[in-house]
Amino acid sequence: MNVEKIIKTKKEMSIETRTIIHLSLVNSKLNEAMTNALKPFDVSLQQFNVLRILRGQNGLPANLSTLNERMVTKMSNTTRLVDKLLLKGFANRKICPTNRRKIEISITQKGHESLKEMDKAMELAEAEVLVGFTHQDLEELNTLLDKF
Amino acid sequence: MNVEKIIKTKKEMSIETRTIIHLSLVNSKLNEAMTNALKPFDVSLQQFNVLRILRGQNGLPANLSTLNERMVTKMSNTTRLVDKLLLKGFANRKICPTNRRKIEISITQKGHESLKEMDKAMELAEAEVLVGFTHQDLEELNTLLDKF
DNA sequence: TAATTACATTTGTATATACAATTATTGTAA
DNA sequence: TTACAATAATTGTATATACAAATGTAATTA
Repeated sequence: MNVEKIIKTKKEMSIETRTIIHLSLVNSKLNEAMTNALKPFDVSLQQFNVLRILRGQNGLPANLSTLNERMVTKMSNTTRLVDKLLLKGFANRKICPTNRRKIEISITQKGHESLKEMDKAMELAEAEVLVGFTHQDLEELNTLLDKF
Repeated sequence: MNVEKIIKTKKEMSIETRTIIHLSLVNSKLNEAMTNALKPFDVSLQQFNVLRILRGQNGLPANLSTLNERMVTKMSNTTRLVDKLLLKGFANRKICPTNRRKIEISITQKGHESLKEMDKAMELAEAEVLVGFTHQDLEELNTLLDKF
């Protein structure tokens, strides 16, 4: 991926600006790949993300603020995102018996099964976008990203 | 930035998955920083991006498909994005005299002046998010990102 | 205990984005 | 020259997202 070629500029930019643009380009490529991988399942990346969090609860339900806290990219409307998962039968929602302000969200059997399929598709997509990287490269990249 | 701490997971994931999530987290941090830096100017990141492209044309107008080609993150509706720039007086739009299908977009004087201010704000924001990086780090990061 | 504050979620609204369909213009081939 | 295809932009529609305001519940305090 050559930044200058992609955004078609001849002007040279600072290494700082180039880094930011570079990351943005990579992210947009990744997003596209992941979104495509999830298309057959009719879920967005965010919805997939929430399903993974719910599974990570190991049977325990999660309330909305917990979900929001753990999402990779925060979005200000978890209610409506969960609505979509309910409609698809991937999640359940009930009022918390001990604190009626809270809502308990859990993943359904159907959600579990579909998530397993999604995982496979995502793994394939990951492998595809990371094909140019050695294990060493990935370690280095993660180390550098930690500096953010 | 510690991925596991941010998304609050104990489960360990493959280096591949970790990399993808890591990049997504970084991007979301960068987006927030850049969007905040632009808030005083009442432009979105995409609008800023288009203004930069228009300036890069050095007086030559750009048509919509050119803009779309050069945008960092493609979005399917450049018409409406440019509408916003017109409303703010940052850009002009006229029909191309040689090919009436095309629309010529150019940056106004006001656009130029505001863009100069935005540049300053963006430079500050960049420096802030990249504070943990040496020049060497940035070079290495760019080299790794090229592998995408 | 009544009033106030804090918490958790939902709703409203404006804007952003993705994608498909439509309009207008130009180019080309029968 | 008419018909058809290609190009360029716009519009419509559904969904996504950001942010503020509203709702309902629980905890605190005067």
